[in-house]
Amino acid sequence: MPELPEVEVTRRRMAPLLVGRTIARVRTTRPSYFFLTPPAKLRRALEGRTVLALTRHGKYLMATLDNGQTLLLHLGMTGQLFTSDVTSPRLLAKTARSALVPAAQRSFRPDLHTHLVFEFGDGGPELYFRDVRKFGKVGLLATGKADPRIARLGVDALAIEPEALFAATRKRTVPIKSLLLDQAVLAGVGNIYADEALFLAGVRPTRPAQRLTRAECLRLTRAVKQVLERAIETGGSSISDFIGPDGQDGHYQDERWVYSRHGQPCKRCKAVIRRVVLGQRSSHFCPKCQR
DNA sequence: ACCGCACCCTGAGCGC
DNA sequence: TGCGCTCAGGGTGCGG
Repeated sequence: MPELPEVEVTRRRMAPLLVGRTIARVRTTRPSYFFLTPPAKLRRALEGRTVLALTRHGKYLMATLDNGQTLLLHLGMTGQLFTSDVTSPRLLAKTARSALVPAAQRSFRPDLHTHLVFEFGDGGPELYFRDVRKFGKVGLLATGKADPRIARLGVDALAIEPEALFAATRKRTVPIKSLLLDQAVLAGVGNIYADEALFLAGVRPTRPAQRLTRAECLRLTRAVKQVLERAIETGGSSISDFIGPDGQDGHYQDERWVYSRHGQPCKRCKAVIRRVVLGQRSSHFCPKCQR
């Protein structure tokens, strides 16, 4: 679920709980493709390190360490980053070991999906990275050379300029929806906010990218920024898994125009919202408001 | 260079 | 209650 707004909300709330603290001990689960760096190596590299900064590009989080190394984090589809102060009933109900032990439902205990635990040894809250589907990623960036994953990314979606988007659409035959999801063009937009931005811009997701006019690219640029900024303000979308670092749900899902609203009336014109599949992703649009 | 597709994994929700 | 099926917001890598 996490797209740019959820990652940014996570970054803003997590930074004060992470920056300036020294990692005393790291616990991990078994090796899996979740770990870009093998867990044993990761533990050795992180223990004793102090976090200097937490930054974001697209959907990637990067923690700068005091030895110049960078820890890369990606939440994938079901990744959750939170601390032992978490109070989400949804999370606690899922991970409580036994309903017969009330204490287990009041505080989080790492379960089999909690792949990374930071203990700080300062008496403060621990940090957890939990990810059921393991599409998330954690690993150290090689120092001195650019990481291909990061190097591939286009400009962060919050900074996209109309002319750049217009240029990127030329000679591209893919549906505009697919282009918005291409992280090499602009980084951070996922399925929910692509559909929402296209609605706000009045552009149908199926349109071949190269057929968009300059004026439409300008509207789309504004729509992308508007929807992402509004989603950050409302704490992101908590449609299934996302929770903030303190366990708070986001509220953008209450404001969405089209995403997962197929069969329901358009909030603007009452036409029935439709759903089509583009690039193996479900896409939602209003047939009247979007041309 | 570009595009479509298979795949990585687990859980929720649905119809029967 | 339980089974089997479909679907899910992410990214990578392959072949055509």
